[in-house]
Amino acid sequence: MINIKFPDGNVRQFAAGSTAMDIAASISEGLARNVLSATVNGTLTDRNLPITQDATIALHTWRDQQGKETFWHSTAHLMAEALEALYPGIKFGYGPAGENGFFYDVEPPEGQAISSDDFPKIEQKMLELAREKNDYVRQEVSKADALAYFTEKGDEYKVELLQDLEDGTITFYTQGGFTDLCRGPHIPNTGAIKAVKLMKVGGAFWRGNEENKQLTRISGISFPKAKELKEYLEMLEEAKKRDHRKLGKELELFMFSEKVGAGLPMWLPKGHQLRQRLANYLEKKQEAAGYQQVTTPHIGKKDLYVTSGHWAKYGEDSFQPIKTPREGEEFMLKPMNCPHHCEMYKFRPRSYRELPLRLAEFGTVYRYEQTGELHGLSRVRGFTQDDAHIFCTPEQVKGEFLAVVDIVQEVLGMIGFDDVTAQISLRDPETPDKYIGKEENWQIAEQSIIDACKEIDMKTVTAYGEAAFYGPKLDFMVRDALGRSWQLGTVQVDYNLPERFELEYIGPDNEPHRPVMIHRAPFGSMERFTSILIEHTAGKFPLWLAPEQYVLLPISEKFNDYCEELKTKLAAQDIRGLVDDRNETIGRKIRDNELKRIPFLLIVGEKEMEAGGVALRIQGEGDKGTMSLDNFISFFQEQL
RNA sequence: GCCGAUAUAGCUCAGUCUGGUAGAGCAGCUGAUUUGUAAUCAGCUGGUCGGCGGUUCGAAUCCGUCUAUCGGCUCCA
Repeated sequence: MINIKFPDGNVRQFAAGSTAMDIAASISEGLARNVLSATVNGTLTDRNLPITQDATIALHTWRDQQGKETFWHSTAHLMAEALEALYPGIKFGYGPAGENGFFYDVEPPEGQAISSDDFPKIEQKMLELAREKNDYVRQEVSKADALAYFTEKGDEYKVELLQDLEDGTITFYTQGGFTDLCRGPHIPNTGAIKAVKLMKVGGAFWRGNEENKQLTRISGISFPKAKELKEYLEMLEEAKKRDHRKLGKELELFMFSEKVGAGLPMWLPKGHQLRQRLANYLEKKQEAAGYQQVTTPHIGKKDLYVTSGHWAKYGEDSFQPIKTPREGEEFMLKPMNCPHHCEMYKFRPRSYRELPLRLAEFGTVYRYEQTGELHGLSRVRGFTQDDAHIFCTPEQVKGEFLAVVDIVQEVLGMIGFDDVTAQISLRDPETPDKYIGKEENWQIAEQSIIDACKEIDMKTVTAYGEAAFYGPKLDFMVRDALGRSWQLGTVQVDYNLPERFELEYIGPDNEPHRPVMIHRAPFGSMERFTSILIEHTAGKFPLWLAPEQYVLLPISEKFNDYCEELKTKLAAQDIRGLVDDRNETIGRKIRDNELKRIPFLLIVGEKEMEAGGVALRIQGEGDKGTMSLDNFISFFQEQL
């Protein structure tokens, strides 16, 4: 017998050699039907792989991400099988599952190309093969046999992948007539794949290296039910409608100009108001939490960035130094605020009594992002970080960390994001030379984050290789109204800059000590945050953020003056809005202002003027009937 | 930065393949209308067809180049 421990901590005994499937069956028939794969002792495996020793196990179904990814990975193999049938001689590179579907990088036979026009016939072939209900069969093979197989087949990319693998760890998976080099796991049978949609075709370099040959990447998604595919496609339609680049233009929030330059957003009046309200709200929270607001210039001497280490790391790829009439003098547009804040720390000697010192700045920075990377407001070359640097003692790190997480949770909740995850971003253990700073400091920093995360009330995940080059981070991710996941701000522990800038404080022992620096930005940047907020809300911002909270709609010009009076009264209550006094029908005014996502439309005609009230119409909900102005004001204040 | 595509009125788009100097709807302006819960009617204005260069008797249309945008890739202090 072996002991199997479940995620909830329960331990049960099973016969040695039981599979995840057997274990699922012992829980319920439904689970046995739906289980797709399992994580056994931290490794994702097939559901029918015998377990011979005590283990911890998590069962995966279509409901969780690992289950989905197993399903999609298997679909990638199914697509490969279809492609091989349709394009004999096609060569295969990588074919993994991702967060949202799968792809396969392939090289079509000489002289042939695959375009989106070919998708229907590939999809059809895939479904045809799926209906054969072929099992995915796992097989352990020797390196020599594996090499022989793919050399014979002429799959040079697979042969290359095999070179890096060790004998004894190599497995093949076969379904129907298609065999692939694959670590697995896979779903048991192709029959589960009921709906398939190929989404995109594009280029991708073999192994992500632009020196290598470019392969054709075909990506798609699949589902166990046709209905789920339909819902997914509807979600994509909705996402298109909410695209912040489209809404930004329609709602007149921000713009770009070819003349000003790529990636340099300009906030129009309504966008500026929105951004300012977000910033003011955060600033108030920060002041309450002991932050002090500061302002620093947009440029700094090149030397500042030589000291910080950023020149060596990013100098070549940055906006190049600004020259002055003076020989040899060079300034850089600031790509981050930390060096300025470090100098501010050094303004005078610091005592341990004034730590933690929390310097906050809505600091605008400039980074020369690659041309192909620019994207609306979410990836730009000039942006404003909701930045702050906390200088503290090593003992204070954990407490400061927890306080930052508190602010982030409160602020994001207020703005309407309730599904927040914290990602612990650590070094990639395989590439230690990518990072600067002492090994010892890295270990302390990584450990403080891990320790702090044990105490926070937030979902956490760990990601290796996602750390910044100078320190580990905690990244905040939100799930939006369409279920998409976005990365927002970060908290980063930094032992490196205090070294480089030789920051010190005098401790209770009357000796100098080195402070720790924590970088943090809950939104990340105002630009990126706004882009996510626009897509999350589809432009229907929370009432307190809406640039205009109401529009008064006079039914005819006779009521314009009365509306102006109402506007004054509402302004006295800090309720902001406009009168739509255009010479248009009421139907037209309603339509135009509904499309502008105005939260409340106040319609005023004969009846309302006589009664001294308004007829309320709520955005997206329609007519709510007539009420007095005072009643509207109290209703408004309740909604706020 | 790399691969591929696109750029025509404020917006959304037709015209480009097959060269003969532009068209629609909406927006805007003017007038009529004075409106009761998602588009009132009529008239008018508006474009060196992204910039520069080339081919040609003639270029929105063909070629080159630059800029910007879009979809991927790589990247993201």
